[in-house]
Amino acid sequence: MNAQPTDASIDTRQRLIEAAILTFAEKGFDGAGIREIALRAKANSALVTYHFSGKEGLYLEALRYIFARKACRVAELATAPALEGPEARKDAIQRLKDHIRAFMQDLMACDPLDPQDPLGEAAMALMAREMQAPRATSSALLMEQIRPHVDHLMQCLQVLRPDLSWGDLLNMGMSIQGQLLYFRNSLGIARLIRSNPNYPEDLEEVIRHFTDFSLRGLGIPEAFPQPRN
Amino acid sequence: MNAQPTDASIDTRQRLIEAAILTFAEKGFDGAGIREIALRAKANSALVTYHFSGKEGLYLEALRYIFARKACRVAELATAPALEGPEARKDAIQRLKDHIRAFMQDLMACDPLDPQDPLGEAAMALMAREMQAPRATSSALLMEQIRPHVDHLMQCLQVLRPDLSWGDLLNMGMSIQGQLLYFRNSLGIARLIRSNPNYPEDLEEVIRHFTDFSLRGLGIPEAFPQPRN
DNA sequence: TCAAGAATTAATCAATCGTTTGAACCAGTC
DNA sequence: GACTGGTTCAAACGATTGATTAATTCTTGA
Repeated sequence: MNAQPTDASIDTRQRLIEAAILTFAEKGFDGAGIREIALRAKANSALVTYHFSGKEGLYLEALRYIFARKACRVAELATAPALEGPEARKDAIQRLKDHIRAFMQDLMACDPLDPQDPLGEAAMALMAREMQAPRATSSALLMEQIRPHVDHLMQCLQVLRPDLSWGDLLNMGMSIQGQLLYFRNSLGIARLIRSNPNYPEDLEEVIRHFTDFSLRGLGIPEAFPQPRN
Repeated sequence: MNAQPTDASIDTRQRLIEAAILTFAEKGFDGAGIREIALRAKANSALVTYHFSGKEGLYLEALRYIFARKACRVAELATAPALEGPEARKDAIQRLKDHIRAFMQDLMACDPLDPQDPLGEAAMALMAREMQAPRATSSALLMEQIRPHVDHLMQCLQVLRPDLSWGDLLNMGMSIQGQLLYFRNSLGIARLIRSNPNYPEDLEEVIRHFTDFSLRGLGIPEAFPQPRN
């Protein structure tokens, strides 16, 4: 009379999801096969339909799995109260700095060179694929996940540049976010160009660069520690 | 006794290639089928093997076709002579502006002379897919295409910020290039966020933003038309 | 006009795709 | 031990994949 999922089945589900993340990230949705994923998870391919009602369902669960465990630092920031009072502007600058740091730390939380966590890179690669060519069934899922981060960033920008239109502010946000994500997605090339397989050796230095570049690009007077010349 | 290709066959080849660009851009390499491509080109699917010796060959030819006729603006710039003389700094700023405009126009393939070219957008979407997840057989082709553009950008940055180390300059280049490529790679999400499937409606406005943001971020005094406040 | 080669076609190939099936397995409950 | 419901499995399903075949059409130089 028991209708509860078994511990063992939860294990199988998780193995399938993690194998799916790895395989989907490597080959894309169409390139990855059910049998290949199941083999990787040491499970039977029929279980994909049984547990997730098909390949598409497994893909969505893989995305949810990523969202549930990643991007936790930025998520914390997004719960901050509204910016108000005389200190609003100063707070906004600090909050923007925190946002960049948190986002970078989330992005790098799982280094692709780190053998401990191959899931990290795969998850980011899958996210990148999904952002570039959102699937019809998953774009809503992606949007609701990203929305709070966008809102948090935009809230800061709005305080810092109240003179700009919403479209211009979105452009600013896009430039800032773009630097960070591109940095993560092109780490391999960057390491080759610099002939330094360990780049970045000091993440703080990169965070400082992105912070300075973004604040200057944003056009905030107090953030111009004039370039040395 | 004639062993020359027919005019008609060249036509068929071109129709297949262009249909391939459209379809590969929409669905990716694995998602697109040769029957679908052939149907779009109003040709027989067996001709894919006959003319290109297979699907992979058609894909490579599609990439070559793009390289041969698109992305020419940045390629032209990359042939410019070295920056010298008293005007070097002014020239470098202009050259950087031209680089951003040319790169953006190449990315979006919005040719004022050739408006509404569905092939252009598809071609760049295909490139974006390829840059994010390079296929083993085509990554070399892609690299040799991109390298000159990177070199050209770095040359400008070196003149504009001679006080910076090479590593810092690479960071600057990464920030600038990152904005542009991320913009292209995340068009899908950007359109969702803005609830505007036609974004960007005015490419010049986006180019202006990226130029301003980059020059300010770069920390060039003469590029600070102080933000209105 | 006619043979030769290039180009195109419909039909078919083996392989693989995601999914379905039906039986087995493995807890627990009576 | 019989029963139940969740879980797993090997086998097979129909559909579709890229590739191939052999016959046909088209083009062209002799």
